[in-house]
This record gives sequence, structure tokens and C-alpha cells, in this order.
Amino acid sequence: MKFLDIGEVAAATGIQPSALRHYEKVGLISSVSRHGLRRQFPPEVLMQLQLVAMGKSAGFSLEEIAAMFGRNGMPEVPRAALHARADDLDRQIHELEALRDTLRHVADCPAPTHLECPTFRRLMDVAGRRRKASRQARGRG
Amino acid sequence: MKFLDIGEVAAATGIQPSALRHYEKVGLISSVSRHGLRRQFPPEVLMQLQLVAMGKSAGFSLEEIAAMFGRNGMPEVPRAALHARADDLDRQIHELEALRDTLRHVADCPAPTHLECPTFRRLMDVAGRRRKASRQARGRG
DNA sequence: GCTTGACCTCAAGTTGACTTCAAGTCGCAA
DNA sequence: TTGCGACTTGAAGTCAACTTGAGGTCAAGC
Repeated sequence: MKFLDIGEVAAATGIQPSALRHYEKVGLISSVSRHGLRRQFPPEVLMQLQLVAMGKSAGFSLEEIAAMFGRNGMPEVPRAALHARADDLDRQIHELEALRDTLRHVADCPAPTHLECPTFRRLMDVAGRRRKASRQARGRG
Repeated sequence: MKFLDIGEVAAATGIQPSALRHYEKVGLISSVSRHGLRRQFPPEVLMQLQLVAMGKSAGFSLEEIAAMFGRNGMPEVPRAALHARADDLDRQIHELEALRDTLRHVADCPAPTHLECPTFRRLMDVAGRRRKASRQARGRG
């Protein structure tokens, strides 16, 4: 089987070796053996790093990602928890949509002050209500 | 006109006074005057903080948010830039949707290893391609 | 007039996610 | 067998976004 040096993984993913070592230290990925001192990564690590990248861009911490996918890329968390995560994401997506719409609105609305524009206020309201709901759901701000 | 003490703003928004001072320091909000030493915030600050919260939850840095909305809650950035931001958000939303679907999939798919499941691979592919596109667009990871 | 409590400033500390550094190790080609 | 370069380690540094702490100020109520 062909294993990968840290440098090869770095080259394939664009992630710095130092970051990969960091990921290994916190348990996001693991090397299977050593060639001398050098870590040897199994090819699956590339897919795991894909998952890590997705999780990061979703705003999850490395710790949260580790909890979602474990060190081998398989979820170690009960189904219900994963679904709860997915629900969180849904909320976050709606918030992002509100922000996107707000941005488009302020770009195009000719009103002198947006604070008086009903469309604007409605958008903000949506976001505010969402945030409240998600705070209840998981104690985040 | 009724102005707000930092404590009132904190109570109304759930944001810590220390954070509000920090926001003022980095130019996200501004107080209009002082009552003795105490900052007096105009009521509009509440809406501005709403915008800040939206931006944060969208993963923007305070600096980026300041660039989007300025210190008075009005965009100081040309229309085209705002639309570009909105397009970024669209990309991010699609990524989040992919992650959400991936999560739901791993929660429900009975396959022993997801790395072999075509649905899973397709989801990952989508995310990979999106990330590449968004890297091109704005030099993020 | 004095206390109280909410504010003030400035500096230092914290957390997460890394990066950088110095000093060392190893495999491979010459 | 020696030298090169890609790796190794652990510790320290960096950055954003705050929080905490120490010591100070002020307006209002008693």
C-alpha cells in the first residue's frame, strides 16, 4: 500500500505541514506508521481533510469537527446528535441567507437611511428571531 | 433624544460591555457623547449590533464587517463590492448545505465505510469544487 | 458631604488555530 | 561516508476577539 509523507499530503491539500501536525496532535487525523521519523499517512486522510475543511468553513471548531467525524472520518456520535448538528446548520444557513439578502438590499436600495426602510427592518427581524431560537437550542451567541 | 448607557445596550443585546468597548475601539460602533465618563450610545446602535451579529455568524471578521457597514451602519463600500460579498455568501451557503447533507447522510447511511459510498463521495466532491472556486475568488482557504 | 455602583482606562491574560524557530534525525544519492 | 534536504521535536510566538483586573472617576441618592 502506498502511504503519504506529510509533504505529499500538504501538496495535495494545500494545507501546511505544521497544520497537519497540529491536526494530528488534536486527534483530527492520524498517521499509520513512521518511515524513520516521518509520519506516513494513509490515502484516506485526504478525504478526512476534505471533511475537516467543510467543517471549518461551516464555522465549527476543530474539537467539534473531531466530535463529528472522529479520527478515522467515521462519525463517533449518535445519529440524533448528527441530526441536531444538521439542524444547527440549517439555522445558520437561514441566517446567512438573511445576511446575503441584506447585503443585496443595501447595495440596491436608494433610501437615504436603511433604518427607515421596511424591507431592511424585516430582514433584520428575521435574523434577530433566528438568533434567539438558536441561542435557546445550543447556548451560543 | 434618549441615549443609551453601555449597560443598557448590553442588556438589550446580550453583548458584554467589554465587547461593546472593543467594538467601539475597532470602529464598528461609536458613542455620540459622554455623560461624565460614560459613553452615550444612540438608539441606532442596536440595529448596527444586529448587523454585526449577522456578519459574525456569517464568519466575517470584525474588520470585514466594519468594511461592509462602516461605523454608522451604512455601507461605505461600492455596490459591486457588496454584491461580490453576497456572491461569496452564496458560495458559503452552498458549502454549508453540502455539509448539512453530508451530516444527515452519515447519520443515516448504513454503509460500513462512507469512503466507498457514492452519495458520500459526490457530496464531498461538491464541497471540494466549491472551495476551489471560492479560493480563486478571494484568496481564502 | 459621602457612599455606592456603574462606569472609566490601560495592561495583561485567555483561547483557538496555527506558525515559527532552534536543534536534532534520518534516508538516499554521490 | 558524507552531505543534502525533507522531515522530526518542543517551546515559543502570533493573531483575532475578547475578558479580566487594578486602580480611578463620576452622578445620584441618602
